[in-house]
Amino acid sequence: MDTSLVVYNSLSGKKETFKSILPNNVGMYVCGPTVYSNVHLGNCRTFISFDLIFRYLKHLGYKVRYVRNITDAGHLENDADEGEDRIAKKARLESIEPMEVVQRYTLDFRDTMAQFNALAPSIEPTATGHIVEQIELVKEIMAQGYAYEINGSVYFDVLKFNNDIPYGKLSGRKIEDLIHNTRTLDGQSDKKNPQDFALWKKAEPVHIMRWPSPWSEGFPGWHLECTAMSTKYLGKQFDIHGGGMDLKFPHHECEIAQAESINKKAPVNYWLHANMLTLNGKKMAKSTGNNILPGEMFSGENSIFKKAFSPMAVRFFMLQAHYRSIVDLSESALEASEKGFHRLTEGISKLETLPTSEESSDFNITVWQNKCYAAMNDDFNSPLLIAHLFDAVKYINAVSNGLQQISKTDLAGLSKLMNVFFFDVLGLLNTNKKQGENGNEQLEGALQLIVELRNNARAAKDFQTSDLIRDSLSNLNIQINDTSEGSTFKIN
RNA sequence: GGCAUCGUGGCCGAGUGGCUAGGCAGAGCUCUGCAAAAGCUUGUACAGCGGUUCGAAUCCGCUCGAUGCCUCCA
Repeated sequence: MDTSLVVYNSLSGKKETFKSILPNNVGMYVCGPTVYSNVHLGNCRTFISFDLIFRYLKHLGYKVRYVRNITDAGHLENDADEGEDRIAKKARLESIEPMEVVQRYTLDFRDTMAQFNALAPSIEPTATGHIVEQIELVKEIMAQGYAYEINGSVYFDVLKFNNDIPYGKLSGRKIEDLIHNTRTLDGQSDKKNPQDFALWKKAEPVHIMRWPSPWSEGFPGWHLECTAMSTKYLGKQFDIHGGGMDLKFPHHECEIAQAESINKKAPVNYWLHANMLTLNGKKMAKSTGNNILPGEMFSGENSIFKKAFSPMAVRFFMLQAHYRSIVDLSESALEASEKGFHRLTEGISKLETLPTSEESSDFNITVWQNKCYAAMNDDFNSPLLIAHLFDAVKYINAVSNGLQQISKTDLAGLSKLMNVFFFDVLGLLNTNKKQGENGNEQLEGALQLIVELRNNARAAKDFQTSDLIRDSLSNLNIQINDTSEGSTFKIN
């Protein structure tokens, strides 16, 4: 196994050599979606980023337990919201059961991730399935003296915790700054200090989702579930915790505080944060209308882009940027990626029929392989890996055009590596269907005949007929390709 | 206001103290009845101003600008 994997740890702000707690095993927790509406593309980018990480760790030979939760309990919208959570709100609006909302959007989420060819996590626990664990956690934090109960709700005492263990390590915030900068929210809060956060919240009468607890009938605070579930499935200390950049504060900071208040030690060795996806330069937000759903993207039924983009084109687009940099969705950028992706798949398709020679010309497979691994080992640099794949495609094309040679051994090696990186690591699919690969013999046969008739017309210089056939097929998204070796068709 | 990230050629987007990123677009070419498709060739950019250095786009400082977080959020 290549042990030189380096990852950027948000906790230290530096790239660090990755070393798992248990040899050959990795525990990874990623904050999943809140299933109160359709998953949007920004969410998908985070999960695609961690899918890449999951896939690469597995490829390196690690046995990875990847836990990604489903937040189905709903969280407080804000302190002034009368204890009403978003899932309950939506449910009443639509006059259906909260768990029905949860079920619908959980299925939507899984379906969308499957379209993006993201692997399912090892465990996908739900917040509502771990209420007991969360209540136990609150008890433990209270037993340590870092939480207090007021009117049936329990809050984490940030100031007291900070006296013993520094708070704000991950986000670089200082407690004094928080005190000065926390906005004063309108009354109603029982908190001792505004920076305290809820561990358990007493449910108001309107609140549908509620569970009995020693303090009140209520529901868990929104940072609690991740601590409960990560601890349960990965232990008190585990390797990787991931999530979107926007969760760094306060969510992940609070997770650290919760875990440390009990265990007095850091729960996570490597904090990884995926950056935001913006749309036309701005963060996606439903409230501003600057938002697009994956389904709208794939179908083309949206007011933002003129054309549809396939899941693989979008995945490739995202992987062409590093997971830690902001990437902006725009029509021209997506089109550029779509075309580049096509070039890549064309090259991979050519591998099967590439002619071999005694020896390879100046392309060194071993050197190339090392560059690919070096890219991924450097904090999962997928854009650089993709650049190397394009280099290989250039070589493949040169061999295909008779300008360069490849030996049988090298071709086998190159094919294997291209498959490893393209399919296994990047998680892409070759959607490039060529003649004879469409799985519809009748259609293939009919088109074969049409192409033959067109060739006859061309031979007879009846270009009016041949062009009519070409244009008509083109309107049906069937592409005729005339080459020196004859004509082929391709269904797009 | 505080914290954080970032500013690369027409667009997207990597990277390193001195050696070609890559993709798309554009231009030229090959193929071709024409076109498309496909392939080949082609670009010396790194916000501004100082500083460190033999040498900086890469390190430091300042200025300007962008984005995110600080309130639910991937």
